[in-house]
Amino acid sequence: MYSDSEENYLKAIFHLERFSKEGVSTNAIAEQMHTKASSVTDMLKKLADKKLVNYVKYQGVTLTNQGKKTAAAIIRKHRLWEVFLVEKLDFSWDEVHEIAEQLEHIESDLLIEKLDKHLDFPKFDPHGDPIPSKEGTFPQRNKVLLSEMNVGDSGVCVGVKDTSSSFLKFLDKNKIALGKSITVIEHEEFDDSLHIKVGNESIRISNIIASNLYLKTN
Amino acid sequence: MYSDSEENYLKAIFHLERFSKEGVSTNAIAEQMHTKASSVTDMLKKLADKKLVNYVKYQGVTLTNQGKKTAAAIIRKHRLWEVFLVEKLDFSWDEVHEIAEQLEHIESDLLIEKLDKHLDFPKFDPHGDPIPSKEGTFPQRNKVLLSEMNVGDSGVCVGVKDTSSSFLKFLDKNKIALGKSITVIEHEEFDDSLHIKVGNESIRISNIIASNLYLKTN
DNA sequence: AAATATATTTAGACAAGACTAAAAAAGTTA
DNA sequence: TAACTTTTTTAGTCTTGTCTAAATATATTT
Repeated sequence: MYSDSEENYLKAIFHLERFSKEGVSTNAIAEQMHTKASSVTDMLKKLADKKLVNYVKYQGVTLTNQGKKTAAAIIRKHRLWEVFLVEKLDFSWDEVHEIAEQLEHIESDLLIEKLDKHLDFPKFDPHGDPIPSKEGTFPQRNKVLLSEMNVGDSGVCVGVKDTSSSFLKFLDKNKIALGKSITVIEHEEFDDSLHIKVGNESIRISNIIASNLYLKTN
Repeated sequence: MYSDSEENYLKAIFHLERFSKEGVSTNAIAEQMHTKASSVTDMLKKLADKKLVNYVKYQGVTLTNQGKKTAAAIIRKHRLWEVFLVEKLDFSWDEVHEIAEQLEHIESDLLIEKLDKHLDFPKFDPHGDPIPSKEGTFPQRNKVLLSEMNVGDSGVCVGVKDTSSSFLKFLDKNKIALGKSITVIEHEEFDDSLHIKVGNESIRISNIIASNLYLKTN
């Protein structure tokens, strides 16, 4: 249907659209894709011809409904494969992204349906990110950054903002994982670091760390 | 490492090499790949530059050791994915080929090791074809075509020669599957059709069918 | 508003992989 | 061996996706 490259552009635009109120800029896409602005312009014209984006010269782009639907389908595949790699093949959560980048382009609706079933219809991937439904809707969860919680509050770890390998390895080392219960014991005014309880152990973490961890509070 | 296209050519040459004593002809490859002879010539030059094939103008090609190793690795991936699709995702054996054609190009040694382990190190794929080891060696099994067995002989179905969807569906319909025990009851001289026992039922099959079914006899 | 800086697009090029049409080599037949 | 047929290669073109360099549009300063 669409080439790997086209799919990657759609995915990039989809992610960038959440942060910009306006259309997504050519340069932003170029940076995200590690490519040149001129290449982006070329591709935007192609995507516009295929009715996947609304493109006006010099004004940036937005995804059309068709574009959004397609992007969601790719993200769905990516995240389902990540669940598979972690749950079934025993990968750790920092190893799966690159492989899922390849697997997300495999074309077979039946395959994804069967994979979804095999994994028992997961709603969130190993990093806590929502897996869109077949129809393209994202499951919501009221989550809050650990850095924004008050002393005494507690919650369950449901996601990370930064998914870099180094951050995920840090979490592993400190026994922080999805599903773990966390309570804020103390807040250090000076540098906004936190003293928290994870399971039965208590540790101190910097504000940087706390700003990249999502907890479910209710 | 190598492009999808290069990998597909290597695979095609590998399969064709088993039937021709000489080098594989350009036309044979073109037919196998559903492409034109001129495209094949172009690619053979590229593969020769990369030391994957021995190519002499007008003389056809053979794979180098490096080429054989690479081809075996791709076949290994293809067949492991086929096992996964059938065993874990509940596909039937006639549905898996096209999807495995895509999955075989995913690049990650670790992925294949973990998949192999997850599947409990299978030695044969759902069609009974051998899965090469990481080192590129193919497990052997002494198998014989059903059409070459004598009345009274029996064996266990271990593979098919024709893997077309229509043939596999025919087998399903007649309850013939890998692992099933088959005994030759009667041989019809006139058209070489057979009367056989499959499990507890007995059926008649044409010589065409019998010439595409492998049994393990020992 | 003019000058400058930044962002974006255009023009032209390249590599991979495919194709068509024509030329050349190899194989076959008379 | 000459004539014909088939196979293979060459030459030139096309598409996709990328790039650099140059041109143009937009944004920011002064």
